[in-house]
Amino acid sequence: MPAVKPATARTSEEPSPSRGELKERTRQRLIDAALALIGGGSGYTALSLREITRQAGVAPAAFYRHFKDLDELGLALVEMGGVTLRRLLREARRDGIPPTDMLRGSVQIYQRFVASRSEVFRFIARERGGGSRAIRNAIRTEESHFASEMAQDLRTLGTLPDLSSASLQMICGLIVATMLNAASDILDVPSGRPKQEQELLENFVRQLRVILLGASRWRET
Amino acid sequence: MPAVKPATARTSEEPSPSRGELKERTRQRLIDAALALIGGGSGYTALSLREITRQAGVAPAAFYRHFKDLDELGLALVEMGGVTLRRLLREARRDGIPPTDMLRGSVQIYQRFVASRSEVFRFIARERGGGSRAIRNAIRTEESHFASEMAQDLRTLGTLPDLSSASLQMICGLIVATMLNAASDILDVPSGRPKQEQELLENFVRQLRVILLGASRWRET
DNA sequence: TGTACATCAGTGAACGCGCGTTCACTGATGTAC
DNA sequence: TGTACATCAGTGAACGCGCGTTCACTGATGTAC
Repeated sequence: MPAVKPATARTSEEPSPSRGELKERTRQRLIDAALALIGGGSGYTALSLREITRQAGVAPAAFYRHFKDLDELGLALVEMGGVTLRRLLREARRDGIPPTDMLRGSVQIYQRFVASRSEVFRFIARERGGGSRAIRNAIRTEESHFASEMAQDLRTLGTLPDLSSASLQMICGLIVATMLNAASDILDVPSGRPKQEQELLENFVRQLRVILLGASRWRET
Repeated sequence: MPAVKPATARTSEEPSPSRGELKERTRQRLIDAALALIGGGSGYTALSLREITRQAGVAPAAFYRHFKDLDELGLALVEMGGVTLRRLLREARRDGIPPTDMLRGSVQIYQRFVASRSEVFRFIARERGGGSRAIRNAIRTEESHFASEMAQDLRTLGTLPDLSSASLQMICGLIVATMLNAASDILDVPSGRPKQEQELLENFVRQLRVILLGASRWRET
């Protein structure tokens, strides 16, 4: 009998959730709890198993029904980060690109996206440089998948048509790295400092412009 | 009576070190111990005060004679990182730039520099994205000082003469961020994988080339 | 130079605490007949 | 539909451990006379 079981609360209308569904919900509660704690500023490495289960409203031992250890949960968080990044591109594709001042528009979209999913981005930005090696490698993999997808999009849009696929991939890698660096900065701007935020975004736009300018003049060796 | 006191061992030739000097040595032992543990792969956030004092050969309570808490030692590490980066530029200035294929040469120098001071770079690369806020901010400050110094050097050398100081600073910021990203990658290449390392460095060179190409075409708004 | 006292870096024992992990258990869900 | 048994997500108590911090202390270095 769980001490707290909001996840299982239901009206008589809904079908009774299967055991598998209930398990999945608890798993998600654990992931959400970890993200909430990270969002609170803790940093993944500083998280304890007991903190997470406490936040999730579950006994410590229940953790082991879902993850072998904390690192396995970390990898689940990375995967979630990858999904989040992909969603960014999907939404951008669906909404189309703002017609004028395209870059600044994209950066604004990105900024809102980062702010609205701050926990995930905080996690990625932090662990990218150095959690456990397994987590770092997983993030690198997600990063390069994301770069590939971006390269594919640029191809489809006909941007930078003269570049080879390898060069496009290299440039998108640089863009993604710059984006994630910026995410870390964006998250650290104290809310209610629009001036500072504005400046940071301007700088970010200019850096991307430099990269794209360089990309447009790039000649294959 | 310290359990271990190699730092105070001396021959009868040298002058007896003053109390202040001895204290400074212990402080340095603590810093070195922390770096050694970080180099061992621990990650700063995972370090414990007791681990550090154990590594330094000192009683746990002795820590408090030198630092208020672990964060204060972290800030000392950041400062050390800043000094290390500055030394990189100083040595580069002294040695001059390799005449042909300048960029690839610089990257090779950088790579060796990173490898030879791996603990410091590992610390910086990791905590840049997200240790405690105080440490992150301190690193950002060092980063921008370093970028300023680099901008100043480029000015002196007459590279990119058409750029305003603000633009030069922005571009050097991008270069420094890209360098530190690369440092994290360089440190993660398993030793004895020259192929993988080679590829990584080539990619790094190309990314810098894109940035410099963009910078050379940059027009002030 | 010698003596008496002050300073203070480092000691080591002690404390209470939260941690990760284990274990036998409970009771609702699921299945076989 | 009803019954008997199997499964297994989650419980809660217990464990030993390393942690950060405190404290009175020691004894070498430093200073005043």
